[in-house]
Amino acid sequence: MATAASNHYSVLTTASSAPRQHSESGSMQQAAVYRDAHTLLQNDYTLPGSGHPLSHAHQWITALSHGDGAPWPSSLLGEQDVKPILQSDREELQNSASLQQQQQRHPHLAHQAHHDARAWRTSTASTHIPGMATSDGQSLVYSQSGFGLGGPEQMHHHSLQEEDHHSHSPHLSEHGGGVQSSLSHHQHGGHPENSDEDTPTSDDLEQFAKQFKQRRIKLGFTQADVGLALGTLYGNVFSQTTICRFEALQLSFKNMCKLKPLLNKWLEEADSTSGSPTSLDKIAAQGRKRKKRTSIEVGIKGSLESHFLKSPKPGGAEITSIADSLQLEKEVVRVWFCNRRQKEKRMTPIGGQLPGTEDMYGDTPPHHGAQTPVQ
DNA sequence: ATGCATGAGCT
DNA sequence: GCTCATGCATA
Repeated sequence: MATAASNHYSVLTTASSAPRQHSESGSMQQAAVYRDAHTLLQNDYTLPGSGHPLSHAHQWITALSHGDGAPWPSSLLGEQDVKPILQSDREELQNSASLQQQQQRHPHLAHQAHHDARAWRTSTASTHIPGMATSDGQSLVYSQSGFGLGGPEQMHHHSLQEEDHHSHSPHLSEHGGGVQSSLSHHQHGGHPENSDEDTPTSDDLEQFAKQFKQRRIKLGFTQADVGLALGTLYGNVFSQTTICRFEALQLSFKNMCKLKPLLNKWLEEADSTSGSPTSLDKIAAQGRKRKKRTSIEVGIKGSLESHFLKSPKPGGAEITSIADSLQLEKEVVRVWFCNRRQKEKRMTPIGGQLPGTEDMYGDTPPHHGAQTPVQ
């Protein structure tokens, strides 16, 4: 198959001030899709509520004239975008099943279990420390002093995913059975830190997220509102996606810890300002032109997952092979694997938490015989 | 709510 | 090229 090998989707053009409206129907004005920083406010931006019909005005120009081979297979592969309604994937199932209620912990994992992530919280039961007294569910004072009482497997949850953090501890091979709570290897440095600025517990985060969502809804704010409000409060704008993922605990531990203070502050703000409309600043999004989202068919997804189970980190050549066999762009496959790995590191377990494989595929040797736990 | 994507920073 | 944070676009 003559798949295009060109994966450069940057048609950088220096069009600064050109008051033209891009008509994505057939115009090959690539420059128009790039919005400039000073013209984004007058751009057609869909406001939630105003009902502006212009939604996908700035999409990737797939129909541009490429003489060196089609860069995107959406034209030669026959519209991968139109994806059938065959929702067999568990992700799709979950998507359609859960609306906006609490996220369930994937009650079913029929096929292929995923090895663990870092497993922040290994048990659904929130281990309450009798000294914390956070059972009122409203005024949580995060005083992390002792954790792991009852969950010895979450011992190094503070190691995060730092760029250069130390490797995992050499011990720690199992979790069920020997409860050695006297492992005094936590605490980073040795200086006592016991403030709200400190690293919270995964349980703290979970409860906070829960509470946050509750209050947010009660106050009548959407996730997007919160994201914007954070921008006006701190200068850090966040999208609905991020707020959603925070509430759903679908971020990394580090990320959650970073966002928690901000959201906590917003909670206080919204709580005190309940009644007066908060500043509604809508800074338009950036004008980055994204490639049209590739919809991978369910069958292809299954194949990708199979490959992922075999080797989560395929090399370049392997990616090429997979891409070739599945008739996908190599870049698409690469990104898929990246996202897949990231998903595995999320807090909320995807297919079922398997605490015990604390040593992820991060540096697993080439042979992974018993890597696949539950069949 | 989530899938695919971008980009910064590091290796 | 990977991880990681983050988001547009979409189901």
